[in-house]
Amino acid sequence: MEYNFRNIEQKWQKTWDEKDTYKAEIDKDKPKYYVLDMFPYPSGAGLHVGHPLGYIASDIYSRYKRLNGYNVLHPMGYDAFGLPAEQYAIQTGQHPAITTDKNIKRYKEQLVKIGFSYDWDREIRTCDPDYYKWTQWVFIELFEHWFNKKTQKAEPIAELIKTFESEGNKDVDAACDETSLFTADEWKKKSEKQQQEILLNYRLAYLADTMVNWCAELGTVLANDEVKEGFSVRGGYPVVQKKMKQWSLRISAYAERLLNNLEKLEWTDSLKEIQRNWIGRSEGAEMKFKLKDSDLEMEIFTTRPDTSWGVTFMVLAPESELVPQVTTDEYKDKVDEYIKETKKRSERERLADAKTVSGQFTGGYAINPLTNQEIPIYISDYVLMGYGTGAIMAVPGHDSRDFKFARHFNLPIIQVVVKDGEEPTDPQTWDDSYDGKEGKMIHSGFINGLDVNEAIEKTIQHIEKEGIGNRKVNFRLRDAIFSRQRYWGEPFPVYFKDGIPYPVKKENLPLELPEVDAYLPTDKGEPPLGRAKDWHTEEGYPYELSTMPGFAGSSAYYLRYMDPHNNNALVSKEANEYWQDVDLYIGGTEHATGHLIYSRFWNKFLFDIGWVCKDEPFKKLINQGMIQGRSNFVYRVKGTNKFVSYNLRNEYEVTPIHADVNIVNNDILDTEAFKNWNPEYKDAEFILEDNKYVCGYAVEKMSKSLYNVVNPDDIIEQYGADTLRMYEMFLGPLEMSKPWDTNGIDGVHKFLRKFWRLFHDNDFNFSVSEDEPTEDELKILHKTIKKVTEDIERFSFNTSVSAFMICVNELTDLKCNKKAVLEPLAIILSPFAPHITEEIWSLCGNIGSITVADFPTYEEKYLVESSFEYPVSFNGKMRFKIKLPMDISAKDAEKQVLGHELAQKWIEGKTPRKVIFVPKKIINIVI
RNA sequence: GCCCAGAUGGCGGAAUUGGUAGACGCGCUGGACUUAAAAUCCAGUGGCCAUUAUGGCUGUGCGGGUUCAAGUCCCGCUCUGGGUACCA
Repeated sequence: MEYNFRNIEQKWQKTWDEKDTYKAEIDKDKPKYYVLDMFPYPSGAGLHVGHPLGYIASDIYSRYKRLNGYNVLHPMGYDAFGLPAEQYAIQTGQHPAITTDKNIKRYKEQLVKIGFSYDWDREIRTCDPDYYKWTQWVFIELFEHWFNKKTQKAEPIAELIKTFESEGNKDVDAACDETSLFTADEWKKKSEKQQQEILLNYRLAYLADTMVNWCAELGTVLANDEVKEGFSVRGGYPVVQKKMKQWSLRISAYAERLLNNLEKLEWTDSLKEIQRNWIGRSEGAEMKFKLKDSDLEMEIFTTRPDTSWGVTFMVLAPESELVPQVTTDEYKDKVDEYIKETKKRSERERLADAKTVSGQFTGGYAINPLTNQEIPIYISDYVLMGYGTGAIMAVPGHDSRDFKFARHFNLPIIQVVVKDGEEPTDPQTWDDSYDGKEGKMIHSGFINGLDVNEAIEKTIQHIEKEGIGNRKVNFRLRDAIFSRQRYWGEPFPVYFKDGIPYPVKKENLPLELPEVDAYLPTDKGEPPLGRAKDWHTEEGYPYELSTMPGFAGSSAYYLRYMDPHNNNALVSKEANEYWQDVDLYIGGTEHATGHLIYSRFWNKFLFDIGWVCKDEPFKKLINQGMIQGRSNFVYRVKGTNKFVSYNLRNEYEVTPIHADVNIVNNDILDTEAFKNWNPEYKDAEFILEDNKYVCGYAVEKMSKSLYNVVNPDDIIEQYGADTLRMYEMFLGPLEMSKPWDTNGIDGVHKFLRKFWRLFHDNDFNFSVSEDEPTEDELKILHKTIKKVTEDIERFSFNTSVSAFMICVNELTDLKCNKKAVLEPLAIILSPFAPHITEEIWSLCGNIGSITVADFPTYEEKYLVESSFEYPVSFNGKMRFKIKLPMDISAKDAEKQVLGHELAQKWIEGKTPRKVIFVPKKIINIVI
C-alpha cells in the first residue's frame, strides 16, 4: 500500500482511545515524569497552526520519556472562564456555558487530530463546579491564614486569635497594613465586628479599600498584569485608578521567597529576569523628617541614604494624607488646583507625557535630620502613592528625575558624590545628574571621603542608632486584586453578616454560579450576580457579588491533574507525593508576570499549609516562540479593478491588499479562487508576469483580519498530522519566533513517504528482510540514534528532523530494508510521527503499541572510524582535505601534510613557521 | 529611558566546547520518465571573477581587537523583537 496517512491516522487515533494507550496511573515501580502544557482558553476561532507548537514539542518529549521507561503524566484541559464568552453572552443572550462547551468540543477535536498522547481521562475545565469547588477551597484557606514574617510562612488565623487572646498583637510580625497595638484584654473587649475587621487586615485573602485599576468598558477592576500602558490587555480599553473596596490576595508577603527561589528553577534567564523586575526588590532605608513648626513627621524611603546631604527639597505624592497638613494657607488654593489637575489626567496621559515636569510647592518645610536644614516640600505626580511611603527626599545631584524637577523649578543642586578620579564640578553646568554608585562622598559630614557603598552602610547604622530611621527592603510587587465585577467566573465562597465577610462552610462547596436574566450590571451598578435570585445563605445573608479573575482557575490546575476526580481533596496526599511537581512546563512568555507568579504563590501557600510536598510548582520551563503569519499581497491599480503582479507593480500606482494565504501557493495567486473569494473581486483582471500572478509577502501576526491564518485541520487534511507535527518542529528552534510558511511542508511530507517506502518494495508491498545489517547500515542507524537522543535532551527538535532526513536518505541510497535497522529507526521516530510509526510497528508483526517499546541506545562501537578526513588550512584558510589514520601522531601528520603535492603550492618554497595539529579537528599551517 | 533576546544565501534554518560557514528542507535552474501534467528520480544552486580540468577572490548586521584559527571571545555602534515604564 502507498502511504495513506488518512486511514492510518484515523485508525490509530481510534485504537489509542479505545485501549486507553495514554492513561497514566500511579505506578511506584516506575519513575514519574510530569509534562505540562499551558492549557488554552477555548476561543470561538479554534486553533491555528501557531497554537500547537509547544504542545507538539511537549508531546515529543512525553513520548520520548515513556520510551525510556518513565511513567509520564501528560494532561490537557481548558481555562474556560473568561471575558470573550461573556461578551458574546451580553450580545446574544446565550449562556456563556453553552458557548464555552461548544468551543471546547471543537478544541478537543482539533487536538485529537494532531495525535497528542494526552490522558484525556484527566481533562479539566475551570468552569466545571467539580473543579472550581477547589478554587473556592483554596480561597477559603487563604482567607483563614495570615503570613508570619518571623517564620516566613502562612499560619492559621485560628492560632493568631489565640495569640491575640493571650498576649495581644505586640509580638506579632505579620504581613499586613499598619495596625494599632492592643493587649489581650483590649482584644477581648472588642466586639465581634471589631475583631473581624482587625483580622481582615491579617488574612492572605482580604477585603480592603485599595487603589484599583478600573476599566469602565469591561465594567470591572483588573490586576496589574492585566493592564499595559494604561489599557486593558484584553480588549485594549482605558483603565483608570480608583479607590474601591475589593478582594485582594497578599502575594506581596511572598515577594522575598518568590524572588529567592527563582535561582533554583531551570527557567530561561530572560523569564527569571522579567519576574525579578516585576517583584522589584530594593534595599535602602526608611527615614523620618520632622516637619517645621509641628510635631508631625514625614517618612520617606530611599535606596541612597548616603546622599542625605544632597537633599534640597522633598516631594509628596498628590494623594498623600500629609498634603493638607503641610500645606500652608498661602498655597492651599494652588495645591488644591494641582491635585484637581492630576486627578483629571488619566494614567495613560500621565505616562504619555512622562517627560513633562509638573508639581507645586506646598509652603511647608521639613527638617533634614542629618543636616538640620529646612527643606521645602513639594507635591508632584512623579511620586507614586503606591510605592514606599508616597514621599521622597529629592537629591537632584544624583537622581535624574529629581534633577529634572529641580531644573524646572529652579531649585538648588548639590554634588555629594564625585566619580573616582574626577574633581567636583559646578552642578549648574550639568546636563544630567550622576546616578551611579561608584565614587566618593563630599560635602557629607561624617561620611566624607567614603565610597558610596560604605557610605550607605555607615549612614544606615547612624540613623538606626539615632532613631531617625531604619534599614528597609521594599518591593514593587503589589497585592493581587482578586475581584471582578463580571458574571463568567468563580463565585466567591463568602457571605456578609453586618458588613463583615464570612467564608462558606467547606462542606457546602461548590457555591455554584447562579442563573441571571442578563449578563450586565444591575441598575444600581452592582455586578451581574446582583441580578441572581436567592443569592444568599439559608439564613438570608447575602453572598459576594463579584467573581474571581481569570488567574484563579489556572493557579493550581497542575495539582488537580494529579488527581482530577477526587471529591474529598484538591489532590490526595498519595497522588501529590507520587507526581510531586511539573518536571517540564512549556508555554509562552506572555504569562511571565501573571499566571507564572500567581501559581508559584498559590503553590507556596499550599506548601506552607502542608497540602503539597514541593514549594515550587514548575521545575523546568521552556518558552516556545510565537508562530507569526506570512501574509500575501495583491496590488490593485488605483481606481480600477485590475491587479498587477508583484514585479510589475512599480509601473503603476497601486494599493497593496491582503489576499487570503489559502488561495496562494508559493506566492503564486490562484486567480480564479481570488475572484470567488470576495464578491468585490468577481470581475478582477490581472496583469501577469511569465503568465503568473506573483504576490508580495510580509511577516505579521497571525490574525483573521490579515487573512494569513492557517488552520491545522486543513494541513492535516492535505498532509496528515505526522507531517504537521514534524513540519512545526522543522521550522526552527522551539524558543524562537518564526513565520509560518506552508510552502516548505512538502519536504517533510516527502520524507515521511520516503520513510514509508523503505519498508515497501516497488509495488508497495510491505517487505522487510531479516538479514544481518552491514557495518555501514549500523553506522547510519547509530549515528542517528546518538544525534536524535542528544537533540531531544536539549529540546533541539528541528535538528533531529534533519537527522532523520539524512538517515532515511542514506538508507534509501543503500536500498536497506533490514528489520534490524528499520525497526529501531521507527522507535526513535515515533515521538515525532506517532501514527506512521505505530502502523509500521504493527506491520512488522509487533503486538503491543510502539509507545511502550524501548528507546534504543546507541553503541559507540558502530561509530568507530579508522581514519579522519582532515581539513588542511594555510594561515587559517581551508585549502584541501587529507585522509589520515585516527591515531596518527602530530609529527607524522605534519610530515604527511607537508609532503602532499597540493601543499607545495601554498608553501611556495618557504619554511612553514608553525604547524598546528588538532586531533580529529583540523591541521593549520602558518607560513 | 532601562533590562533581556536576536541579526548567517532568494526563504526557514545548521554549525553543541574557538577548528571545513551555509547541514537539512523550501524555492529556483537544467535533465530523465510521460502524448501531457502531477508524482518520482538525477544534477546544479551564497556572491564576484575566470572557465580548459584543476581554480581564484570574497563572504555570517557595521567598525575595531584578541588568536595559528572568530558566525562563535572582547570593545564600540546600528537595526529588529520582547519585557518594563517616573518603583525613589
